[in-house]
Amino acid sequence: MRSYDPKKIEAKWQKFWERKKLYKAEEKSKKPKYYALIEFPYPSGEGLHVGHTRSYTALDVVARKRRMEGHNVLYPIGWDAFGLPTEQHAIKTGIHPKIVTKRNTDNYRRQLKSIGFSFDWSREINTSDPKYYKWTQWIFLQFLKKGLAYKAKIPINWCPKDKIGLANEEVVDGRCERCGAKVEKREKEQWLLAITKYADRLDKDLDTVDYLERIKVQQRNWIGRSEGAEIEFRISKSETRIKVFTTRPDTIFGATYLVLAPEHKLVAELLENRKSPPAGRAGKIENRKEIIRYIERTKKKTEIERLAEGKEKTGIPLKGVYAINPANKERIPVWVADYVLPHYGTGAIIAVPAHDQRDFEFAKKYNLPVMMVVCPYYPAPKCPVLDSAYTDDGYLVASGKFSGLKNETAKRKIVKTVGGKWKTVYKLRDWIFSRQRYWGEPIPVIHCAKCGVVPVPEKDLPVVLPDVKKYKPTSSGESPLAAVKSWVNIKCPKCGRPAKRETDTMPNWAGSSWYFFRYTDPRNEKALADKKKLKHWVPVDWYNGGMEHTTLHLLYSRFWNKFLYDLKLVPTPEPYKKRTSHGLILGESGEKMSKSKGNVVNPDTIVKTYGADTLRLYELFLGPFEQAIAWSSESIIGPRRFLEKVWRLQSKLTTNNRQPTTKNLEALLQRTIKKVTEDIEKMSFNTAISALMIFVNECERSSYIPRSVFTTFLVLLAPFAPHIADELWQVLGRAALIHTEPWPSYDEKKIQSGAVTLIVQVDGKVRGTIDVPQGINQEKAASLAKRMPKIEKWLGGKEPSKTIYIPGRLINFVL
RNA sequence: GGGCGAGUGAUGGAAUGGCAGACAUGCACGACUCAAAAUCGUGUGCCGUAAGGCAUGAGGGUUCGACUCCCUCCUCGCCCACCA
Repeated sequence: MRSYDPKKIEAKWQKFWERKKLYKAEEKSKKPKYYALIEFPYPSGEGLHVGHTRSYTALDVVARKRRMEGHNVLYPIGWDAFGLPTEQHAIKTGIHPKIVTKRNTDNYRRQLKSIGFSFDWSREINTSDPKYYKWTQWIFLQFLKKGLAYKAKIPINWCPKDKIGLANEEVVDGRCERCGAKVEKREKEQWLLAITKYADRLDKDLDTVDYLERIKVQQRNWIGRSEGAEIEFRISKSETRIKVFTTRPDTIFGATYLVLAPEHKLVAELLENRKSPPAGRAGKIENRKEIIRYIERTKKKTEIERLAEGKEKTGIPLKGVYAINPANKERIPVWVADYVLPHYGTGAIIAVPAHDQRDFEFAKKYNLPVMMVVCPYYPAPKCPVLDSAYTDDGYLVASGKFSGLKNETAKRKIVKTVGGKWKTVYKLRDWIFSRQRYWGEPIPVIHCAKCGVVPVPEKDLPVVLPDVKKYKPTSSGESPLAAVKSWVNIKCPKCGRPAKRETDTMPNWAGSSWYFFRYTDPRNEKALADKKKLKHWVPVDWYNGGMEHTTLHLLYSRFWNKFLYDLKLVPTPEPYKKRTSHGLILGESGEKMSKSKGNVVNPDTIVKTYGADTLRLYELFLGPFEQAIAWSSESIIGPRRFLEKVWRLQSKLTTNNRQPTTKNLEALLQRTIKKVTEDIEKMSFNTAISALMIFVNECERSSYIPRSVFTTFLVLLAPFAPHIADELWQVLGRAALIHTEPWPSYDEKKIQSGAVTLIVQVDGKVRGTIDVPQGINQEKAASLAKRMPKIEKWLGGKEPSKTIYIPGRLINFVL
């Protein structure tokens, strides 16, 4: 017997699989399809990371098992190749991102192949390939056509260091997600995608998919659906009206002031009326200067500063301006405060300090009245002095004709009386789709002085990224493309007059929003993918990826899917049937792996020292798949030792099945089949591997192993450690590859074969075990157990008052 | 502040309400070896000579029986965060 040499056998089988095109998804097949998907990597300069490979191994196990179960499996791979790090590298070195991307993808491809993933390499895609991004641009044009892509001058998050506009999602604690610089606000014309138009469906359709519950919850929170009422308040002595949004219209009688966001349109309008207000407009503001100063200060504040202030609320009254409460016709002051957000609801609220904690704090600070209108009892004996807002349900008090009603009941009645409108609002905001960057898909529109925004005709797609000399955005924040005059200047496709190309590019989330469609038909030049092929493969059956993509990529791609579905271009309203998430792999000390900390583990090193099969097993054996877990260079030896043991078992094989130990091994094999089969589906890979280890330990104890038992075991091992499985398969003289074998089934009867061990308890405490024949009844089991010397002692001659018997499990005598 | 989740040996972790600590690492001792590595064997929660008792963050409850279910509290992690 040769010794186990992973280096040799792994290279050998990888080559063989590739030559045989073993993992190619079939175009035409009678087998049921199965689409397994992992998030395609961003090919960075550092190369693959053991975090990537954990997820890929998990779905590789699933994909391999599905093939053995008789499915036609699509398990594709590609490159999410546009993005900042490559561009930053280009800025530093002057090397074209295209060249760097080629180098990085070559490295990633080599690494992935060395681990033996069963990807269908013939479908490899690259988002920075013009043949690919032609269709990313094409989809953008469809958004434009439907009015869902629009340009707006909006305050954007501006990173002064990267010189780039950031989406809200890229701002973390008021700082740039990438470089950590303090984010400023800047007004800029930006392209947006109207994802909010789909907010309702993105929320509701979560009911139809099989995602981990925490993923659904996180998406729902992000979308932030909330139902409430829009109610109009009139400004005293004028015709001006303010719409407020509230989820607690039942508390309207307790509104003691009204607050506008500093950015609210009405504030600017009121500030314009310097002297004599035009007829019908609101009155003159007495403290104009202070208000202007307050607004200026708010604009300068970054979000991190607001947080640093400990959420201490600030505001300023609009002196001389009052609003009329439509419920009781009372006059209440109007304030401007930055705790009211301009983009949520109507950017204006009624403040009910007694029943909202934020309003309560604000009222205390500025000495505004607090009026309790919901009490836990009715009639309320006396209104208590509150030291915080009362936000629970109760009965209305001091609310005119509504007093005495339960607050939930009062909601609808009050909204009706004050002429309010029920409305659903969302926290979700439209997706800022412009980047002033080089390394992204050019947004395919042309600006013409006469015709305005003109889409690039579809026949002219793709709009190919031109070569530039400098990759850095201009100091005014324009994309470097703006400097390429020969590219920017173009004739208007409509009127033929001189016009200019859009120089903004798309965010790196664009290409990844539809890549799973392209895999079904990666070389199509006439459409994003052939409809028949889409119909065959879509939706993705199982998609695994990082939790960090839950609110970004996952939501964006669901949005694109829905949009394309509405255009009847893709077959299902949801792209992914099932979504799971893996836990991060942390450094040895439990910190996040990062280049700067120097604790990144490169899979190359592991493959070199231990072999790919060991790496695969270790990554799944580490711990529960969904949990973040620290890498341990000490424990990786375990899976390697396991494979060495498996290797050595070949010397113990026999064709003689009549030996006495065989029966135990056979029963254990049946249990192992069941355990591994079920655990893979539950993503409980660590316990599946432990079951394989238990089986091998038992084989070691046995003096020989029937061939048939061992071959079945190898089939179970194959998805986890495909190289050694195929090698041993060949050693056994089997002609075909192990990966084309059918997945074994198990026989419940064989699992339960022979005697069973009962736990014998007295008063709930374990006092012994006894082997009894299977299917024995309570009476017989009890009499057998009672005769055990130990049990006799514990019973002390007394007759149990009660006997609990769980067949096959335990018997408990209660005294 | 809100949401989600987790507290079990030296460590990673197992356990449909039914033998707590499977499996693995580490450690100790032993075998093999001139030696080391590898490998193999034995042991490894706490107290106790033993019989036995005590142990799954703390306290209580339900149950014949609780790591698991319920209540109160403590600690930690992640995500969101002035969302009306």
